[in-house]
Amino acid sequence: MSPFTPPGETREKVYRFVRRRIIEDLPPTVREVQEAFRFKAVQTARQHLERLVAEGRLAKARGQARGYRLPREPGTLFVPLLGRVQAGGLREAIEACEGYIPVQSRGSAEMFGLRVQGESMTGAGILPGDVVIVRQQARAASGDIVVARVGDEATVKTLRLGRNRIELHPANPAFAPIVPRADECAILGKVVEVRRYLA
Amino acid sequence: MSPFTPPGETREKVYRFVRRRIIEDLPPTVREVQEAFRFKAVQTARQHLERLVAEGRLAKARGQARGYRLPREPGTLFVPLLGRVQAGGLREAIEACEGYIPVQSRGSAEMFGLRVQGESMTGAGILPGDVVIVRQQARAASGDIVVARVGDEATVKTLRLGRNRIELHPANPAFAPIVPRADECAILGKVVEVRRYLA
DNA sequence: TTGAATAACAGACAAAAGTCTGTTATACAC
DNA sequence: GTGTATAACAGACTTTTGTCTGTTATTCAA
Repeated sequence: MSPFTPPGETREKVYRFVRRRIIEDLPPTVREVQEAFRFKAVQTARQHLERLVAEGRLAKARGQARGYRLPREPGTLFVPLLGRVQAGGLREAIEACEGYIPVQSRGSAEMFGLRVQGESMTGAGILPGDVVIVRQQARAASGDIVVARVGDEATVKTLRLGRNRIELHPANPAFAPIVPRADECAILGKVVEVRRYLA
Repeated sequence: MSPFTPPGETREKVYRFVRRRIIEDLPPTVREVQEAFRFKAVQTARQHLERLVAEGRLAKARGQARGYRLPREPGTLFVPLLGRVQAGGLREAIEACEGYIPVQSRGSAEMFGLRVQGESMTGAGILPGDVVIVRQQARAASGDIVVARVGDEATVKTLRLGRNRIELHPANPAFAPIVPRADECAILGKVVEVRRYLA
């Protein structure tokens, strides 16, 4: 009454099914796995799932609905995409963000996305309309590409540290470096990723 | 016995809490919302949740554990990141991919990520080491940046359609256009996004 | 043959989670 | 006042979901 399938074959399919569901949507319940594979018994699905956990390919939270997870959190988080940063600071801009974009990140640093305006960084492969992903931090190293607030506007530049002053260098010979007074400038964060959406 | 909070204030917090959970992790259960806000009754959490659904700010699947969702699916999917595409085709490369990266996408097209090698596209702001996100398609329009297989190697170039032939143009004067024979070349897909990881 | 391992099934129980009915209190408009 | 709306609570019921015990069948190795 019970057809025999090669060892591990069904389990592999179960793994792929569960992983897909976890990654794209919502972890499945045991019975959803059962139904997806037309098992006649819940226990069959559970057996496969538990074995996947034992093999370390899945992790689970006991007794919790939809408790199956991927063993290592993929570390994907969503960061707010800002159109522009105006006076006042990030808080307001983040509150009024355009939307959220997925970013892969190991730590739990606060981040945001910012749409780049102007051609001052084309030499570094950052074009107008590109989105930079920024990790919030008030300090950065010389040579880092940073987002800084100068007066009331936010700008993307390469940071150069001089003695007692900071310089913001464009990566485009048509633009001049900015050497702001310390009290009218603040580093908002470091650019950790650049994205360009083409289609 | 029941403190009064301004209308909508708690609901706003509940919304943010639920959205965060949906986006980053796993939709919360009603009781998890209850506990997060120290409500003494499940119904209080449920009331807020149901009202958010009525307002259209949340969607839900009735009677399902962790059934609350965002009204419009954020459409995030994970695409395989390929180190390089060799002979044979994409199938094998995708099977042996380096990992998965999150991509925002409305449709359900098959996509993959590819790490760029060489400097032939620097003029288009695509530098060595950048990752291009590619939507799989066998045809593309003149001017599109595509990933094409020429012989046994995959390459990123701008597509130009001539009469009865295709041309693959680099975006760097130091490189020459490629005009492959039709039988030794195939378009693998169109570049829809460029990413550069800096830190 | 015997035993071990795997795949699958049957039927139930227990806990988790969704749902419901009804109550109290505050604010606000009339 | 009266009525309406919102916020919050109490307690229970129902469904969903996770878990468990036990059984049958097939393959493979000793």
